[in-house]
Amino acid sequence: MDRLDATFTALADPTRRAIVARLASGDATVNELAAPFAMTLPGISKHLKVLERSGLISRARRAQFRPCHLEREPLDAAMSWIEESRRIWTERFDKLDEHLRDVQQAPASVQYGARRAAPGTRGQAND
Amino acid sequence: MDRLDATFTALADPTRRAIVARLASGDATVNELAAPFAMTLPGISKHLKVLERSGLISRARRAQFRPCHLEREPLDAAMSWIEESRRIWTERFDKLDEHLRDVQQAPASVQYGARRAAPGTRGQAND
DNA sequence: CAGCTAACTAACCAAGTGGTGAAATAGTCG
DNA sequence: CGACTATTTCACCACTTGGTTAGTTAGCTG
Repeated sequence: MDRLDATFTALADPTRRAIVARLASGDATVNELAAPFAMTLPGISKHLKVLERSGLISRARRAQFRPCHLEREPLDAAMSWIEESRRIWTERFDKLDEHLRDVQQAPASVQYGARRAAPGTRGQAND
Repeated sequence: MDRLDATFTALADPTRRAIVARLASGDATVNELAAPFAMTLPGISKHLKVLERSGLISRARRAQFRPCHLEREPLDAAMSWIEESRRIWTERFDKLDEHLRDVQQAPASVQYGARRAAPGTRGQAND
């Protein structure tokens, strides 16, 4: 399983997102994390295992407690992936704007839905 | 199912992330999307349904084609959620730095592990 | 109309998920 | 040691997921 797979999988559950949000403001033990939820401890334990496997959290050992700690890196990686897609998406629309400006300058040669119009038809030297 | 649940679930699969990345640079038909994958068309169709249910993509009808289009809003929402957690995480460490500066100025009164040290001790006017 | 293509639905399967209660493990305290 | 607390593992359950093949629907085109 890929790292991003694991991260997004971990974030796909509301209980786990709540745990991540809680850990963002400070480390906590399993019991502390379980308190807000109407769920048994083994249930929480499973969620924590998913979070740990994804790298989103790490767990230390302090006496019989196992405090959980949020790791920043996987969160960053997930955000970077989304940002990259958004960047491409946005760039495309910038180019579309540019193209529309061109079309407005020479409107005769193109029309909506012309399927055979290859993208490079601009250089047909009709000037 | 919550909207963020659906978005992160959709992004948790590598095939679906590849589809999203592909659609970021332009709309495409189901066959075009399926081409890069060693998977049957119904398989792709299922993935597209997951993406559509999450709102990440929408589908139009043009003749017998059903071109897919990437929607920006769910991507934004997912990123905002991550950003918010990161913000809280970061703020906490800024406060920790601040606290450590305070401790260096008046090292006698606090020691590691003192759990009762409230975060607002800055206003003690010891300069 | 028949035939072709794009895409979907239906039925099925193996594997995974999210939850439970009961029992086990690890560490502290009297 | 024995009791208590924090946490995990185990065995089980219903349900979902990701994939398949086979068949179906929708729309173009000769």
